Amino acid sequence: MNTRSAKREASTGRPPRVTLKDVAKAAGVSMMTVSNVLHDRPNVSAALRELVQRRIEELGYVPNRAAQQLAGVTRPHFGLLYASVINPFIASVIVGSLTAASRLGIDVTIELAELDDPKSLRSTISRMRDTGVDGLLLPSPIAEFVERTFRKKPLKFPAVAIAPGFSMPGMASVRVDEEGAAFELVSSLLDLGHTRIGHLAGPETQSGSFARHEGYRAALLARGIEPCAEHLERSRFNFQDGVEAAERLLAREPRVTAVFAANDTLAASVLAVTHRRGIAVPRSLSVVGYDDSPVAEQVWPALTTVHQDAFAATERAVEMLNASVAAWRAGSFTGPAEDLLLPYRIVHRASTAPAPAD
Amino acid sequence: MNTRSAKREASTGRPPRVTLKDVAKAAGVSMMTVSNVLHDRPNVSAALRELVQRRIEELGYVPNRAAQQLAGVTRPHFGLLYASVINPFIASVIVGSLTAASRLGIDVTIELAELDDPKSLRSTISRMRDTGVDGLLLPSPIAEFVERTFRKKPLKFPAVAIAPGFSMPGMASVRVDEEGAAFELVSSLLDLGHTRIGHLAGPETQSGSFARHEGYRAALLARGIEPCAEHLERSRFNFQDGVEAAERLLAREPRVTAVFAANDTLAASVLAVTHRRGIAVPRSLSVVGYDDSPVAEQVWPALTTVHQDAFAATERAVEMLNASVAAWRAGSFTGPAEDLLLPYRIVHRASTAPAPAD
DNA sequence: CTGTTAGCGCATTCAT
DNA sequence: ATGAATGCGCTAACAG
Repeated sequence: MNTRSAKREASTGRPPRVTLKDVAKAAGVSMMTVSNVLHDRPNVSAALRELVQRRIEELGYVPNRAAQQLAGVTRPHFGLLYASVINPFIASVIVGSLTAASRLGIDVTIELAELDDPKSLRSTISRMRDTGVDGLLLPSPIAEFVERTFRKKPLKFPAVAIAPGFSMPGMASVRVDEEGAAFELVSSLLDLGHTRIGHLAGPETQSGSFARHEGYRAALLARGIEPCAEHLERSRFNFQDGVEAAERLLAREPRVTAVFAANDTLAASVLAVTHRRGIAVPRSLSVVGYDDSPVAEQVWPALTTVHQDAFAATERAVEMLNASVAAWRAGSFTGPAEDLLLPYRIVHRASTAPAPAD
Repeated sequence: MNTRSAKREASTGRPPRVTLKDVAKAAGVSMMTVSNVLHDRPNVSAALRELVQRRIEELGYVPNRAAQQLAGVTRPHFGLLYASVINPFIASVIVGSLTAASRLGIDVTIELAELDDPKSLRSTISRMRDTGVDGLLLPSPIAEFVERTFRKKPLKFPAVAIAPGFSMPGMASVRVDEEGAAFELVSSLLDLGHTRIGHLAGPETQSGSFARHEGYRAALLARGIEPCAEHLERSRFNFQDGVEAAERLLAREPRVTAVFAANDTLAASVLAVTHRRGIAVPRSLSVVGYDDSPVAEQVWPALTTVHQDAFAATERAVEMLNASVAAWRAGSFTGPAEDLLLPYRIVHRASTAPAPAD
C-alpha cells in the first residue's frame, strides 16, 4: 500500500476515489486520452477508445465535479428562493426545478428567503451571486418582493418569475393569464344566472390576488354589473383566516348567490361556513376556487376551480433561465425579458349550479 | 488590464471572482495568513486579523467551494431520495432537510427515485455514492424499498429512514410509534361506545399502513373485539381510489358506526361517500384520519386525526445522519442503528362523536 | 506569528 | 493521434 492512498483512506474513512489518472494508468495511456474519450472528442483511435471505456466502467470512475469546476468547466448554477410556507405550489416548484435542472445538467441551490425584510433578501441574493449562482428562480410571491426590493438598483443577473399575477418589469416570467382565467371563471357564474357574486380576495401584496380580483371586476363590468365593495372580503391565504372572512362576507351579504374565492383553501373556508350555517351548496350558493390544489377535489362538494400546472411552468422557467444565462454569458443579454403565458383550464365540479330562482 | 483577468471575463461574461490571493495582495500579507483569519485560527496577531477582515469585506471575498473541496476540506454531503408523488409529507421532508442541512453546513442533493425498479434504485444510490454523497436520507416509503433492495447486500454507508412504520433493520430511523398512535386513536373511538369500527387501510407495501392496521387490530383485541375481515378495505393513498374503497366498505357494512382511515386523504374519501349517501357525520358515523395534513382541517366536518411533525422529524434525521457520518469517517461506525421515537398527538376535531344509540 | 512549497483532479495549451 | 507541462483556488505541511 502506498503512502498516498493510505493517507487518503485514513483521513476520509472511505476508499479513495478513482481518478482520471488511475484510469489512465490502468489503461496504459495518458490522462489526456482518457479525458478525450470522456468528452467524446474525435481524436482518439477506436481501439483505444474502447479500451479506455472499459477501464472507466471497471473502475467505476466518476469525474470529480470540484476539480472540473476548478479547471474552468462552467456548469450553470441556479438559485431558487422560497418563502417559509409549505404549500402544494411551492412543493411543485421545488420538485419541478430539480427535475428540469438535473435533465439539463444544471445545479440548483434552494434557499429560504426572509420576506418582509429587504435587507436580508438583498444579502441572501448577493451571497448567492458571490458563491457562483448565475440565475434566479423566483416563485411568486418572492418574485414580487424581489422586484420591489431591487426596483431602483436592478439585479445584476438573470431571473425568472414563476407564476406571478402579471408580467414582471425587468424580469422574465412564466405564468398563466390569471386575470383572464378569473374573468372566464366568473363569467361562467354569470352564465348560470348569478348576479350577486361575492369575492373572497387574497392579500393585496400578492400580484396573483390582484390579478384574480381584476378578472372578477372585469367580468362583472362586462355584463354591466358594477362591482360593489360590500361583496368583497379580504383574507390571507390560510384556512382559519379564510373562515373568519367568509363569515363576515356571508353575514353581511346573505343575498349573494355565488362566491369566488381567490384560492382553493379560501374556497374550503367558504364551504366550512356554509356547512356551519346550513347553506346548501351549490343549490343556494355556488362556490368557486382557484389553483386546483388537492383540496379542491377532496372537499364536499368538490370545487369548480382553475387548473394550472405549476410543475410544467417551473420546467419552462428553468429552460428560459438557462437560455438567459447562456445569453448573459455570451455578453448578449438584452434587458427586455420574455413573458411566457401557459394555458389554464377551468375544471367544473360540483360546487356550482344555476342561481336559485330567488 | 492583464491578460488573465481579460480572459476570465471574456469566458464567463461576468467579473472574475475575487480570490484569496487577491485579498492577500490587497492586505499585503501572504495567502496563508488570510486563510488563517478565515478559519479563526489563533496564530494571527490581532492587528493583522483586523486588517485582513476589512479587506475581505471590502472586496466581498467568498471562498471557492470547489477549490476548498479539492484541497481536502470535506463537508458532509447527504443524498435525499423522494418518490414521484408530491404530497405535503414529502414537501416537509425536502424543506426540513434543506433547512437543517444549511444550518449545519451540509450539502444535500435531492433526487427522484424510481420505485418498483430495484435495478434503477441500486444505480441511483451507487451513483450518488460515487459522486461523494456520504449519507442517505430516506423518507418512507423509499426507506422500505431500499431496505428490501439491499437486504442481502447491505448499503455501504449510513442511512436514516424518515417516518417508516417500524424500526428498520440495519438502518437508523426517526419516526413516531404509529402502531401506538393508531391504538390510541381507535381506543378513543371505543371509549365513545363504538364497537363496529371499519378500517380503510393503505397499501400493504408501506410499513406505515401496516403499523396503523396493527394498532387498529390491537385496540379492538384489547377490548375483546375480534377484528373481522369484513370491516377492512384497502386502497392506495389517493382520493379517488379511496372513494371507491369507501363505497365498497360502507355498502358492504352499513352497520359500522366509525371508520378509521389510514390517512387524511382516505378519510376525506370516506366523507365524500357519506355526503353522497346522506350519512350524517359524526352523528351516524364517526370518521378519523391520520397525519393531520392540511386537508384534515379543511374538510367538513374537520377530522379527528393524529398529528406528527414531519418537518421536525426530518431535522432530527439530518442531525442523526450527521453524527453517523462523523462516526463512519472516524472508522468507529457501529452497525446497530438508532431508532428515535418522536411524540405524536391526537387532534380531536368535529368528525367524531359517541356511537349512535342503535 | 508569518511566509514558502506542494498538491488536490481535471482541462487545456503546446509539443511530438 | 497521443503525451507532457501548466494552472484553476485553496489548504496542509513545513520552514523561518
